[in-house]
This record gives sequence, C-alpha cells and structure tokens, in this order.
Amino acid sequence: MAERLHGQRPTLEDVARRAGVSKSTVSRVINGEPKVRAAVAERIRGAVAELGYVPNQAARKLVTRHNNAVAVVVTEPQNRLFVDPYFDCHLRGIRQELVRHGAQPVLLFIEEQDDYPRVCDFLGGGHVDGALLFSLLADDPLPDMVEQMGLPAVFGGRPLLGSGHRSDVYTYVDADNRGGAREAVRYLVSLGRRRIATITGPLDQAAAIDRLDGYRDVLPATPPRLLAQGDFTVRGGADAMALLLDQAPDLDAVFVASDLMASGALRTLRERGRTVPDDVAVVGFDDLTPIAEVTEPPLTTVHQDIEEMGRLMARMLCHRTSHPPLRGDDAPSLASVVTPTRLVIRDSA
Amino acid sequence: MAERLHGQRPTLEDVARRAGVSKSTVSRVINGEPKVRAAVAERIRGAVAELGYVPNQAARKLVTRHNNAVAVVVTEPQNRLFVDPYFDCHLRGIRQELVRHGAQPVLLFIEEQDDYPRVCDFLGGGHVDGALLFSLLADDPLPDMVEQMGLPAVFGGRPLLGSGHRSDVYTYVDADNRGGAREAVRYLVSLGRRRIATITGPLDQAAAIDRLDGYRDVLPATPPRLLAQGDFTVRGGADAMALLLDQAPDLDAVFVASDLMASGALRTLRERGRTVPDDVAVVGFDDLTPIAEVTEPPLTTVHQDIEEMGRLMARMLCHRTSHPPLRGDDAPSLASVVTPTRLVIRDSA
DNA sequence: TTGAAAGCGCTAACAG
DNA sequence: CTGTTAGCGCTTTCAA
Repeated sequence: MAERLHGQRPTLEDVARRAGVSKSTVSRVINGEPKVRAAVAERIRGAVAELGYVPNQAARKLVTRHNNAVAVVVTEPQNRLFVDPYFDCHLRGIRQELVRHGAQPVLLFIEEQDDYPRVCDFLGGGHVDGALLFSLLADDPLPDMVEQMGLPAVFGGRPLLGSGHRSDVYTYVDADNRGGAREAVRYLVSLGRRRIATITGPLDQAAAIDRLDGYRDVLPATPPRLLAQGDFTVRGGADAMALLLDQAPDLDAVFVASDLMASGALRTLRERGRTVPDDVAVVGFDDLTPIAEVTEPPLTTVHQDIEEMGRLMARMLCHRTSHPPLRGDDAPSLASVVTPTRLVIRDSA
Repeated sequence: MAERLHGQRPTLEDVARRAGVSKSTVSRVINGEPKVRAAVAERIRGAVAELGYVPNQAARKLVTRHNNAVAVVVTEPQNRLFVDPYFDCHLRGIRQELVRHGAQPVLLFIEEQDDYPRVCDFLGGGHVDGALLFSLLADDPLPDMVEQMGLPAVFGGRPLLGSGHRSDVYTYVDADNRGGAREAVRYLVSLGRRRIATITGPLDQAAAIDRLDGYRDVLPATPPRLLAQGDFTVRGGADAMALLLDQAPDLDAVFVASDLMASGALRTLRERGRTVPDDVAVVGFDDLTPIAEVTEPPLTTVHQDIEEMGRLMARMLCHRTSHPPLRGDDAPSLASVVTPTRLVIRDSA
C-alpha cells in the first residue's frame, strides 16, 4: 500500500494532494481538531492510511516546541543495572505514569566519560521534553548541564553536588535513607546487640552516604573496624562481610546498606559458620521482595516504595513539562520529595 | 553564564549575532568544517560557550534527514528483561559499536499492546535513523510496521512471521540455535544417555522453536512425556523439571533451552535427590558465564557469542543508515547472519 | 469550515 | 573564507 511518492516518506503535502484538500486541513484531522467536515475527515484518514503517513516529529517539534518523549537517564555500569531489580521497580512506576500522560519514555545509559557529551547533545537537541535522571555520582556533570540547558528534569535520589552547589535548586525524589538507616540500627540496638557493624554502599553516591549517616546518628563512636565499604552488589557485600569478620570477629550484628549486598553478606556468614540471627543479626535496605523473601533466612530490611517513587518522579516531570514555562520569575518549581521508609521484620534480625 | 536572550534557548542566530558573523559560519564551526579562519572559529566557540548553545536536532534533522540516534526496541516484560544477563551482553556489544559510529542508542520497551502505536509513532517520527529490534513474538506487528515506514532495521533473532511472510525480507542476526541444540543432544547421546528430555522456551519465540527443532533432529520420536515448556526463567525451568520428573521418573538427561532455566532445573533435581550428572545429565543453552560457571555443578552448555552478535547488528544497521537509500530497485540489503555456536563442557554433562 | 502564508532552527548550495 | 538564499515538514494565525 505504502506508495513512495517521491521516493521518500509521504508528507502532509502528499496526503493533502491525495485527499484534495490543503495541508492545514490534513493537519487538523491529524491533530484531532473538531472543526472539519466528517466526510472530508474521512477522506483524509483514508489517504493517510493508504500512504502509510506518519507525522514527522522533527518538523512538528520545531513549531510546537515539544514532542511527547521524555528521557530516563541512568548513570551506571550496565552490567550492574541489568542485574539489579531496583531499577526494574523504578522503571515500572515511571513507565506507567509517563504513558498515562501520553509520553514515550526513552532510556539512555551513561557508562563512560565519553558518553556525557553525546547524551547531553541528545537531551539538549530537543529530542525529549524532559528528563528523569538516576544514580548520579558525586560531581556528576549532568545536573549542571541539564540545568544550563533549561531542560526540565527530576532526579531520582538526591543529587550529590560539588562544593558551591545547593541541592535544593534541583527537584528530586528520594527515600528517607537516613531515617530508614536510623530505624534499622535502633532496632538492632533494641535487640541488645552491642557490636553493630555496617556495610556501606559506594560513598560517592548520596544513598550510600545518607544510610551511613543514619547509622552514625545512632552509633556516633563506631570504630573503623566495624565499617566496610561495598558496592551495592552481591559479591561486594560478601567480600565486605568477610573483611568485617576478619577485622571484628566479635561483631554481633550488621546493618547492610542494600538487600543485594545483604544477600552476599548472608552467604559469607553461612560459609564462616555463623548463624543468623543468633550469632549475627542482619538488616538490609530496599526491601526488594524477590531478594529479601528468598534469602536464608528471609531478610529483615528497610522498605521503600520504589515503584511509587518512580510514579512520583514521572508525575512531577509531566507537571513541569506540560505547562509552557512561566514568564517573569522562575516558575514555582515543585519541591523535592522525601518518601518515608519502614522497617520490615523477617527472620534475619 | 547561559543568558536567555529571548527567554528561549539560544539559536544559531543568537550565536551568530554574538560573534558578529553569519549563521552559516557558525553552522560550519559547529559541524567542524575546516574552511573557517581560526580566529573567527575561536570567537564563535566562545559565543557558543557563553550562551550555552546546543544545536536543535529537530531543526537539523529536518534538513539533513538523519540525527545520529538509533532505537533499540525490546518487546519483553520488563521484569524479565532486567533480570536476564542475556540482554546485558547484547546491549554491551550494541552500545560499543553504535557509539563507535557516533550514534546514540535509545532504548524503548514494549510491554503491552497499547505500547505499539506510541512506539511506532516514535520510530516513524524521525527521532531515530534506524532500529534494532529484539525478542519479537509470533505475529508481532513491529516488523511490518517498520518495513512499511521504510525505517532501516535489523532484528535480533529470526523474526517469527505470520503466514504469507518470508523472514528473508528482513535482516537479522541470530545464533545457530538449531545446530547448537543438535550438538548438545548428540553429545548427550554420545554419553550413552537413553531417555533425554528437553525443557523448551516459550514456543512463540523463534529461539525456542529452533532449539526444540534441533533436539528433534536428533531425537525425532520423542514421547510427549519427555517434553516440557518453560518460559526462559529460573522459576519456569524449575517447574518444568518437576513436571518432567513426574512424567518420566526414569529420564537420564535433559537438554534445557536456556541457562537460566537450567539453573532452575538443577535446583529441582537437587531437591528431588537426583545427582547431576550421574543420575541426570544436564545441558543448557546460552553460556551466560555469570550463571553457567556458578551453578552446582557448573553447567555444560551451548555457547553463543552474544556480545559479538550485538556488535554485528549495530554494524549492519549503521551500514544501512549511513548511505542514503539507493534509487531505483531496492538497495542490496545486507544478508542476515547466523552465527555459530559451540558446546562448552563443564560438569553437568 | 477551509486555505494561504509565515515561520520554527538549521544546513546546503551558490555567490561573492 | 564568508554571507545570502532557499527550503526541510509541520503548525498556526489570519482571511476568505
């Protein structure tokens, strides 16, 4: 069916000619404007179908200034990403909300330094109306770049900025990492545990820092031997646990900054012959049910509603993109949101 | 720094005015054309930086007809995708090759029926120069749509088409699933196994069908009780294995159509007290090392170079997009490629 | 209700 | 080496 008219994809003009009307009229029916005679509209729709016409978004965007697509940018080594159910939840919420608003989510990865300029050109190039940015590292250039381009953006997790920046100029959605960590550690204390270690995430990420801060809020004078840094992977958690056991064989509890790492820690504990929770109590963070429920023993962990956070981010972004920027002073940017966490007690502590 | 000139993002015109030259000259330095006096070029670069100018790709695309972005479309429930290291490898290869060609990969998901029209509009809207399409299901409308839009595309895995379609009109890259399966089953036979069962993938996917066909090539007269269908997940493999054990307690080998399923099957076998490979020999498919090497026992499986396949797909697509479509007859479309597989023998068979 | 015309921001000849 | 001039395909006043 799709006749190639001039060897190219059909344009509005082609459809118009075919239907014997003007471009304007075709444009009107394409965009669902009501003031077109039914018969004409029908004829046009026929022509569209016959020619297999699809509007050229680039051209449309040039005039309308938007194109119903939003970027989801993830700064993360891919191999980590695709193995971490955390993103899956986040993305599910985002997708759900975005499509509800008629926006197409497009996923972009940043894996190496070289990716920044290309991704920035893409973001600034008007391919998308806004961006949802994730897992920013310390001194990540993205927040500044996005801000400078004036592209509406919402961050997943508090952006960690270099000195001189205030994170309150950015809109973000984050879980109450610090409060959640505090609750977890307090719970361990309430259990009568005395030597409570912690396995942190990579400390160039806000979530890792905040969770450690929460731990320190409760246990300000922790000796270094009770601290080990992991990398939010199972393996990293296992290694950190081994290190901890070497440094402090007498520890009786450990607060692990993610479920993935906690499952690794559990494995090490088992290998070293420690029983959980009797010898060592373990509390994780995230409450990724596919993990937390199947560990041995099932994991006591800090719950956060990741999917809802994704939905929230998407909703906030859509709010900012659907309205043309207010003139005069800055538009009243939606405030950032910190969502509550809660401790879910299973068997590991 | 980024002064808002007319309250909008700066345009080429703004930069030109600022640098005291014409738009053309600015355009030249933006696009790295050499014939510009160094001093002028420098002045322009200064203006670009001061204004925070980023070219509007929509406008550029309108005239150049391309925009250095290609879509990677995945038709898969997200939760499956994000847990399957298979895609990780594929994507790694694709990304690598695409950025080498200066193209930005953008990932699109199709999860439900409603996603098709939106994704098609995106693909047809000229946001991307081409598309890499994955894990198509039987009767997936995507191949036809993409073909009809004239968007260059390369498929990952042989597309499964409804009747009346010949898959040879599409360019695809696929592993030799049938040959690999044949080799696996022959190996099992050579081991002296007599009752060789198989766990298939979902039979609406080409890879699953082809692997089953390979099994049947060697064992044409398999009784139904030796067949069970899985869904390419760990859980599915475990369930299928349980079913098989019920239906055919005397089986002495099983060819499992994916490593993920094989790891599930191994678990079931262990739970049922069968030793591997003594009681039951197991061969998987994919050779996802993060899985195959850590199963207990390590998995004998059919290896395919997934990352290289990704690279190949990207290379083929870039080849097709960088040249403007030849006039007259169809451009000599690159032939599809079937990459070889090889059996990797570890301990499970 | 429909059409004509003016641009959106950019590149690509073609002059100079 | 640089500026001028046309559009790319679409939406959007403004008239008819």
